[in-house]
Order: sequence, then structure tokens, then C-alpha cells
Amino acid sequence: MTVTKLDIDLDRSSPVPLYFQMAERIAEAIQNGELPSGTRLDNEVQLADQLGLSRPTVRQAIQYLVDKGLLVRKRGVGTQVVHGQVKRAVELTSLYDDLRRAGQQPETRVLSIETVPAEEDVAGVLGVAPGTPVLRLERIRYASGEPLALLHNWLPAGAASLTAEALQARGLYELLRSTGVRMRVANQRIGARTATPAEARLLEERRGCPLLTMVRTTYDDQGRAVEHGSHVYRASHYALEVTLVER
Amino acid sequence: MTVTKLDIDLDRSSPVPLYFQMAERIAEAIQNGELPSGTRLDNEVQLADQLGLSRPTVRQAIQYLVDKGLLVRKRGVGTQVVHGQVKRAVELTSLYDDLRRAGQQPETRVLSIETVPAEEDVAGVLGVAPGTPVLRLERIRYASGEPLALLHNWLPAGAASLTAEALQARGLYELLRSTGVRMRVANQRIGARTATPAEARLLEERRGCPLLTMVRTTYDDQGRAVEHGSHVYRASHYALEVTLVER
DNA sequence: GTGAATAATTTGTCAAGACATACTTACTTA
DNA sequence: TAAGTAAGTATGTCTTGACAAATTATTCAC
Repeated sequence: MTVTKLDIDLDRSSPVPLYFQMAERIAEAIQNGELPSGTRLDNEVQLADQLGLSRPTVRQAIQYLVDKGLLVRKRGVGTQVVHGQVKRAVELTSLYDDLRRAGQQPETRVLSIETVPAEEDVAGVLGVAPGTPVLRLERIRYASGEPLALLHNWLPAGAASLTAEALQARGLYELLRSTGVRMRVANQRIGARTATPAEARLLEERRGCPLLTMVRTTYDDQGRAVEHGSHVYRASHYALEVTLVER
Repeated sequence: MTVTKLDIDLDRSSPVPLYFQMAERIAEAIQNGELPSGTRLDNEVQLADQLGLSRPTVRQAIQYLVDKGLLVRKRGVGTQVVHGQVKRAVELTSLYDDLRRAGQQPETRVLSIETVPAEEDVAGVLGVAPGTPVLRLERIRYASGEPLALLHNWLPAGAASLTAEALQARGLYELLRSTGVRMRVANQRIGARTATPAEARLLEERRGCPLLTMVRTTYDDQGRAVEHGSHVYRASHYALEVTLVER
């Protein structure tokens, strides 16, 4: 069990909180191998002394990383870099975000974008009366020139000014966020089924091929539904990867 | 936007930390409707005064609940119960845990439990040399008298003394936890495919039916792999539901 | 009446200090 | 030599206090 000295520079004139600067520097060191898995950090009191910070501030930085699964702490022992890799944290992201992060170039073909009267089930989840006008999107997402997913989304009408051009250039969540929508909670349901003939054709798969399905309703920080999506992915080309971290 | 007074009793002789008692009481009030969605809490300074706590202690309680997605805070405004329901938090749980929580009575049929030499891929994820003896489990999980999932798991040999009897009575994670294993991080991959003839027969489905798949490797707080699982679920009977909360 | 500036409110950040608890190591005793 | 106890180590909890930043409400000027 080695203790490694780590060079951490704090910019006190920066608007970035000190605890966050420290946390980021440690995360960076873990990421680039300066702090290998299993390494023990100096104790909190020492770190506070070395960095000229108060101990609670140091604790806040460390707790932030503990919450992310990068560090583990044990009373009487110390703080250690977690063995093993956190690959992919649980986050509220769209497929576009995910693909881009994975280094792929997502492309979008908007099949339709129209205002329609909300059917009973969609109205229920969006919290509007049946028949209320809602915006309905139908898109195909491509990666590496191949269709990857068929995406249906419903949004309250007027909630955001979306155009086919914008949806082709950016992901839906990105667009919503840029209009000030603060997405906060999403209930999602992941399943599987076979493709209908229409779906198979759009996704360039054989009829009855397995699809990974995701139905998700996203709420803003006031609890209002901002989006309901029903997406199907080619199981042959896509899987959901995520890392669960126990606090 | 209403502010509701909440009666919180703190037991200072209890070994349970004060911040945690406060957090639990608030969570209880949210759960039982005393604190409806959208309600605003008294400000931190007031709460600290009312409860005879320091403000950082109150903040710690609130932050704990913010992290769980129950509360939302805004500088200059206050702290509010999140609108909308957190249905199912992201957690490191097993299917057995999930089913039980959902009020179902899971049953398990152990098809095999044996020590085998680790194949290349399993050895890789468990962090042992190929050929090293590992414990291999093959089970069917039933709910409501119907097969729901076919579960394969591999564990380092000797990591836990598992018997078919124990596995029939309790979930794997529960058993691991009871032997002191501290599961911390799990990397999981969710996909879909069609069932092989053998799988279809065991799950009482037709050949080629869609399966929801999950491959998961779980690590303890020292980063050691404690379990690798490859599970397939009848898509007709099961879907994964989870709530994502943005911090 | 409207817009800009100022004040009030509340969370966010940070500091200094003290005691409690869990874990590890060293020492003592049988 | 092994077991038990004490000491040392390090995180966990809690207190008091102060200033900063974002949001909302109020006031003032045009």
C-alpha cells in the first residue's frame, strides 16, 4: 500500500470552487495513471496542510470523488483509489450524447416533426388532457453510416422551438438544455421485443429481429414532464453500458 | 409555493448520526405525504435553529437527500421537495432483491453449482489466470410460478460458501453481503437477442423469442471482482425500470 | 407605468476547532 | 508464542463563524 505525493495547484482567483479544483486534479491523476488503482492518499489533515485548505474543504473534494466511485474511505485507515474502473456513470443523457462521447459521429434523419393531438397514453405521461396538441418527433439515428435506432418522442407543444434542421445537428437533450430546460428526473423502462416489418425496414434489419427498447419520461426540476420517448435500438449494433456505484 | 412546518425529533443518545436522523425523517415525511411534492422547506438557518443543530449538519442531511433525488436546492430561493416521483433509484441490487421489492415471491431452481476451470473470458473479468478454479452457477428464477430469467454467474472459488439450498432461499447478492462482501461497483451491459433453443425450452418460450440480456461484473470496495453474471430475461415478462436523477 | 438599481433572502463555499469511532500496530502478559 | 490490551492513526461527526453568489423583492428615477 503506497502513499503517493500528488502535485495539486489551486487557483484561488478562479471562480471554480477550491474543493472542485482539488477533486478534478485528483480525478485527472487517477485517469492518467499518476494515482494508480489501490494507491493511498495522504490523510485529510496532511492534505489540508499541504494545500492550505481547511479539512472540511478537503473532505468535500474527497466525498465528491467517493460519490463518483473513484475513491474509497475507511475510518482509521485512510483514503484509497478504488481498484477497478468506473467505466460509465449513470447519467441523464440522450443517445446522441452517448454516441458522441463514445467517439462516434451520430447522424440523424428526421422522418417527421409535427404537432398532433395527444393520445390517451401520451397525454397521461405528459400530464396534459387527451387531445391536447403535442409535438411528435420521429427520427432515425445513424452511426458509422448505419441505422442504429428508431426514435419517437413527444413533447408538450411550445415547450421548445424545435426544427428538423436543429434535430439533425444536435441531440434532443442538448437542444432542450440550450433553451433553459433543466432536466432533473427520468423514469425509464428497458426491455426487448422483435421488430415490426416497418421497423425492420427502417433499421435495415430482417423482420422479427430483436430490438432493445427504451421508454423514458423526463421531468424538469419543477416536476413537469418535458419529454416522453419511445426508442428502439438494433440489438445487433447497440447495448446500454453503465456503471452502478454503491454509495 | 408553501412552506410546511415539519416535526422532527432527534435522539441525541442514539448512535445514529444526527444528520442521518434528520434526513430519514424528512424522507419519511416525503414518502407518507406530510411533505408533498413541490413543498418548500424552511431555510437552512431556520431549520438549524429549530432543531438545535449547526447549519453544516443540516446541510449534510439535505445534501444526502438531494443526492437521492428527493430534494432540490436553489441558491437565493430555498430547498424544495422534488416534483414528480422517483420511482426506482439506481442501485446495486440483484434480480431477487428487485422482485421482492416489487412484492413478488421469487423462486429459484438451481440447475448446477460447480467449481470449474475459468475460461479465458471469465478469467479475464474475474482477474484470475485462465484455468483457475471458479464457482459457476446456473439457475432459473421464477415469479408467479413462471420462469422469468436464466442466470449464469461465476465467482472466484472460495470467495463465499454457497450452497444450492442457500441460493434457493435468498438472492445471490444477499448471500454475498451476509458473508461480509462489500459490493461497490458494477459494470453492466444491457442488450437484447433471440433465445437459443435450449434457453427457450428452459424459459418456456418459443424458439427465437426476444430476450433482454444483462452482463454484469461486480467489484468489492477493494476493486476485486466478486461476481460475474450473464443473465437473460423473458422480454415478454420482464423489463428493467429505473429512475435517473441528475445531481 | 416601466426599467434599472438596490436591498433582502437563501444557498454555496470556506475556515478553525474539538471530540468520537473504527482500524491497525505495538506492547505486555500468560 | 499466542492472546489480550493499550496506543497510535485516520476518518466521521458536529460546532461556530464569516463571506460570496444567485435569486427575488423593493425602491427609485424617468
